[in-house]
Amino acid sequence: MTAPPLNERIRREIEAQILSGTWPPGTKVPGEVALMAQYGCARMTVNKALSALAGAGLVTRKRRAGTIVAHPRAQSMVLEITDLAREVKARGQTYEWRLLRRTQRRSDHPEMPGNVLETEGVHYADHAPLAFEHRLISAAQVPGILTADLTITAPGTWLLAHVPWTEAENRITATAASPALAKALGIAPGDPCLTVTRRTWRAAAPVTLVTQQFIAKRHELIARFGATEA
Amino acid sequence: MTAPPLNERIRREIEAQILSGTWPPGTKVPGEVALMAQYGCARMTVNKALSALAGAGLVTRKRRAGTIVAHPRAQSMVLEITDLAREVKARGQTYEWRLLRRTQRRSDHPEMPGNVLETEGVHYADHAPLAFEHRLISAAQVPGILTADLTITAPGTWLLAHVPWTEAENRITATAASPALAKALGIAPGDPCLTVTRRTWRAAAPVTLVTQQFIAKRHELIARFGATEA
DNA sequence: GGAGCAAATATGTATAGACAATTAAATCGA
DNA sequence: TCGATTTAATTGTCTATACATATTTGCTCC
Repeated sequence: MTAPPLNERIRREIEAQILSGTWPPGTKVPGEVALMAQYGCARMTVNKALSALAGAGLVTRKRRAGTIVAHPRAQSMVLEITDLAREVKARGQTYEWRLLRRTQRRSDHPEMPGNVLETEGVHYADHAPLAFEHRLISAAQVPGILTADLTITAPGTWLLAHVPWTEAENRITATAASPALAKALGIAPGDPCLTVTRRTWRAAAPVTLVTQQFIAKRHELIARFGATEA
Repeated sequence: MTAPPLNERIRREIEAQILSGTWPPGTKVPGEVALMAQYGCARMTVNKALSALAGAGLVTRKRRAGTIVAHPRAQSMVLEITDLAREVKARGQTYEWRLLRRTQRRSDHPEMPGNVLETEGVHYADHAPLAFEHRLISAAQVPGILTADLTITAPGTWLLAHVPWTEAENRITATAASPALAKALGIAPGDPCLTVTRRTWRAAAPVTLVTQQFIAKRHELIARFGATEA
């Protein structure tokens, strides 16, 4: 392994002090001039290391006050929700999508007003139903969706490949399967479902609003977070 | 408003091009020397702006090849799960915690072996049950927990205030309430529950393993993500 | 045509110095 | 003693330059 650059090395050594608990929250980190002397380098190099730590939220920097170890953040977790098709394939299962409904209409939904494409369908993993999906897509924001073939490619997969999103919100809760949903998924009415409602924006304009109802037994969301940053 | 520093301004202008879709994924971003001429500044200033964008994942940089707009990332969302006590209070409700069980024992749980403190209890919001919690805490990692008064302060709240964590993993799924759980929460057996299992580590050593089962009707997780970064 | 090598290009890292901005702490005044 | 002012410590930003390093491109020589 090649030697890491100096700024990286400095960053890691300070990070190690923090993560090991040797420097608990509130501890004052040596100033730039001190570190500069310790490592025998220019101040910019130290600055880069400390700025990176500040960017990662591990320390707080203030002029004159110096650099101090940040207090534990409110728990903030990175929840990776990849495209369902990709996720299923990554687990080594076959993926299928079956489009049940496709309607273009005017929506009066408060979050997605105007001309929308509405789709409903079921995601399958290894030929067994995994989730039911209901989706509204803004035709104004995503005109290309009107001519896309959604019988083979799920709308979410298509969108992920074609439309960059800038902001999103997930709401996650548990519901009991309604009779209609139970029929579509082949489960018993009342069975627990993990329901994810996701709204996605692109530069403040809503792009899509989707509700996915997963068969709880076959799916769980996993959210990982490392304070060490990516 | 005071003028932002130049490197910030450069970063934002490029970011705007990307987020607006003017520069779709794969577009080559002007090189450092070009931007340096355009803004009339030193290369280090441009470098700082581009490095920040690379750190945020908006662009990919490679020597000789240049800087290109990154393809849409796998959807990665920030899920903020604050301390339950704090969250309930933030909603303007009263918060209570009732400890049902507290046992110190040896655990053979694969994820939390050794000497642990095991707790069970119920979180209340406005005097109504909100969630049932089962928790294992490593006595080796958190010796202070053995003498903490957990009848008033929930273990999670105590841990958040005393133990910095470095890594965490959440598993979220939906379950049907078992008869025992239903009794503890005052709901009907079979009612849907949002189940969150969280493991927390500190420098690779497991700290706590907790399972919280929320009454679905009274709780949902909300995950927000902005590509514009915080 | 293909393999290998050289050169050009773009980013990565680092230096040394300068001045600006912020703010904690010390000093001074009423 | 309290409040206002000055001082000084510390980080923030920027410049101009230098060399390192990776990688594409194109050239040369079989």
